[in-house]
Amino acid sequence: MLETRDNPDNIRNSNPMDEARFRMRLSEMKAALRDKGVVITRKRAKILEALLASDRHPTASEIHESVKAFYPGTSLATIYNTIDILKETGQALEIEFSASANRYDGRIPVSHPHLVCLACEKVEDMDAAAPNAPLELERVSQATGYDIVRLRTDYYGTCPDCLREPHADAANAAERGFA
Amino acid sequence: MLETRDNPDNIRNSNPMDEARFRMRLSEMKAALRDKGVVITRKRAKILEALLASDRHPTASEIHESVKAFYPGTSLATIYNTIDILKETGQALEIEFSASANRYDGRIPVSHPHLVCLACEKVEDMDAAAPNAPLELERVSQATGYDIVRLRTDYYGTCPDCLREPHADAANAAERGFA
DNA sequence: CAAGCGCATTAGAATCATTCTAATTCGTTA
DNA sequence: TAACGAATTAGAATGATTCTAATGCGCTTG
Repeated sequence: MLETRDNPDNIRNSNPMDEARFRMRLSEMKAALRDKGVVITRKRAKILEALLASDRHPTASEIHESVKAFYPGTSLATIYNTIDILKETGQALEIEFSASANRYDGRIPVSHPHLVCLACEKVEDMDAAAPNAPLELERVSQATGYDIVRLRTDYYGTCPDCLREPHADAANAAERGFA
Repeated sequence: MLETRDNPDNIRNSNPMDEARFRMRLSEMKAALRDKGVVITRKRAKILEALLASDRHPTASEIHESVKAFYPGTSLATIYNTIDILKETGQALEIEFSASANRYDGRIPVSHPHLVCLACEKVEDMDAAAPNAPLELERVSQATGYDIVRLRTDYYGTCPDCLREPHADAANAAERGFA
């Protein structure tokens, strides 16, 4: 087990996407939107890029900041508007937080577990350990009589970085009620 | 499997608590609060009762309504204040929703899966199928290097009642962005 | 029984993410 | 070039939650 603790990256997945995967996923998203008759404007393209570029599952306003670097006049409403379309088309996953801003996952847009650091607010994917979501949804549907369409599995705690040295924003995060 | 579908209550748990369990859990909560030096006022006692009485995982304002029936002058701030204490002492679980009010579970205050109906907003316990939470937390801690303290597992879909005949509030719920 | 201390409670203001509104602009196509 | 629909905008509105500052209540101690 100590071995596992020393080498946890077999389960955590917060590495930057490599260039090839990034471009592939980007065209996938654009194709899915076009299929729905959605116009890919330059701003919308930048929003998709910002969503994919960050490995921290950005908030709407983080995406807004990225996009404003290129198109200064961009309104937050446009970000939310595009995110809505992505959710509807199954191209982004919303990770809800009531005490802070929601975060979005455009890289792996199907139900999968996340690791949430209560100190620095980071949200990491945990894809290697993901259950087979479709099977799991079917299993629970059968067992409960529900028509289950989505699954949320999140583990809350303190990340290795914050365990080592408390994160600068930690106190801040706690103050804002994130913990 | 059809058998399971016809008889799903082996996993779902939304039955009203029986009187004995209710009273036992209530004194458990009061004892836990007293241990922390918290005074059990009459209003606070009513808040605990309202939390336990509902099998729908009430919101703060639903609790508020219940309590106001007995103590009309009660302020919402008092509800939130008491909920905070319950969370801190591990006597209530907050189930967060960013698009609607949070819900609270005082019956089973440890991590366990929920069934969330996207139509009528009901939140049911799924305790029979609960993983062994402490073991699971330890397993993921080992595997990731995190210090995991809490787990959230929720299944989203449409409940059997709403599948049979759409719930009166369904359109409403969707409008409010709950889905 | 009275005084005083500290927690509990209050009304209402403040906050913050998100959604809505109504007006304007942009892109395409005719 | 005209015109239509979709995209975008700024700012207002919403709604849950938290904060603030003042008041009330219940205990303890004298």
